[in-house]
Amino acid sequence: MKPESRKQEIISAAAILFKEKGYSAVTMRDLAKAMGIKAASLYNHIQSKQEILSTIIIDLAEEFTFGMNQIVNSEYSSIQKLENIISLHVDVTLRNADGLASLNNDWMHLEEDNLIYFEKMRHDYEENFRDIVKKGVSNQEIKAYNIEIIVFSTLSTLRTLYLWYPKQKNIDANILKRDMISVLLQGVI
Amino acid sequence: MKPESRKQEIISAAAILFKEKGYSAVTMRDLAKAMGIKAASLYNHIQSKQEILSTIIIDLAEEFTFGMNQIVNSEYSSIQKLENIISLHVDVTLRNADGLASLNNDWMHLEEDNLIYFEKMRHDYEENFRDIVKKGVSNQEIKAYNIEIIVFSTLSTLRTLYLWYPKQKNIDANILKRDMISVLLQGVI
DNA sequence: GTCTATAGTAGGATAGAC
DNA sequence: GTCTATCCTACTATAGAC
Repeated sequence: MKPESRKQEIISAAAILFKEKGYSAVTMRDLAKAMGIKAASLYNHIQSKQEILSTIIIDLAEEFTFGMNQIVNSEYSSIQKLENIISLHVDVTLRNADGLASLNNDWMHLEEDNLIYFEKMRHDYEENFRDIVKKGVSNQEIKAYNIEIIVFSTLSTLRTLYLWYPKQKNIDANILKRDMISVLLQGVI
Repeated sequence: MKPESRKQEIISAAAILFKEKGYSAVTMRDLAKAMGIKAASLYNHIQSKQEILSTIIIDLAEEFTFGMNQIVNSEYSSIQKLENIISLHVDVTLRNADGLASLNNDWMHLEEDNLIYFEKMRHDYEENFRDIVKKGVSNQEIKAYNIEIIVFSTLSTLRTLYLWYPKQKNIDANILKRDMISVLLQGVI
């Protein structure tokens, strides 16, 4: 049995370094130094640098996929669904801001099946988001602006939360959610 | 005299590759192949890989700094200043979307003085932006939401335009500006 | 579980011919 | 202005001792 907690420590340390310099610029020596061991020792816990990246990204992508599926299958109004999406992003960001840097900036360094799997999850997520906005517009819950611009501007803000949130001191999650909902939705309702 | 146009071709080709894989993951051999020559030949036109990156990023950062200074020194209302900032981002994005990927994602790979210079420009830009929003709030031109959230959500959308715009077909610059102004400002006015 | 040593590969950059 | 050849360094990963 591999020691799961040591592996997790490595993955967490890697996520911080990947956030600072990107996957390609972080060496196994950098990561080992951050852990206080030698590079070779890392391989007792992980199989490859690539495995670290795919664990970080795929786990997060599956969290978003799971959360979105619950929202899509709910009976809420379009606006309430958008509010739940904002809430989902805030929750994931608070739990793993470092990993989100890799998901946003280093997904293209995934290999083979993981790249395909990730791209499908991201595509489905955007499609679900777009469908919710479309439904809201046809409902007249949402103003009839260009749908692509609403989807893009909202998603780009939510995707960049990981960069901004850690710089704010002592913002409560619920206050953050309320304010994000105000700023992102007041304009389109 | 160095042939300035060949150098520009190299920089443009590099910007595309940097956008796709990031600065660190692009090799001089990749870049040479994209140009149809050998890696060694690149060095007849440029001094180093680093010089390519700093040219891409610093030129763009100076464009933003120049544009922002003009807006700050103008006599417009706060809302009109924000509209002009949106317009500035749309113009720069249409002119050099590829380079903006490097500015957003690879600035940390700048070295020495260029890194310091860039960070100062980015900091000043954000400060100017923040001051315009603050002035607008105290004027009662802008709603009294959390200022940091307004600055963050607006800037994150403008900074991510480079990812989204090339996927849209045949959007006219003026229509794009008008729609961005609607979606970004209607919520906060 | 960590170490030293090292294999094997690939990176940025230079020298000098054409 | 581009080429071939090559230097030197640094990378991921493995082998085997402790």
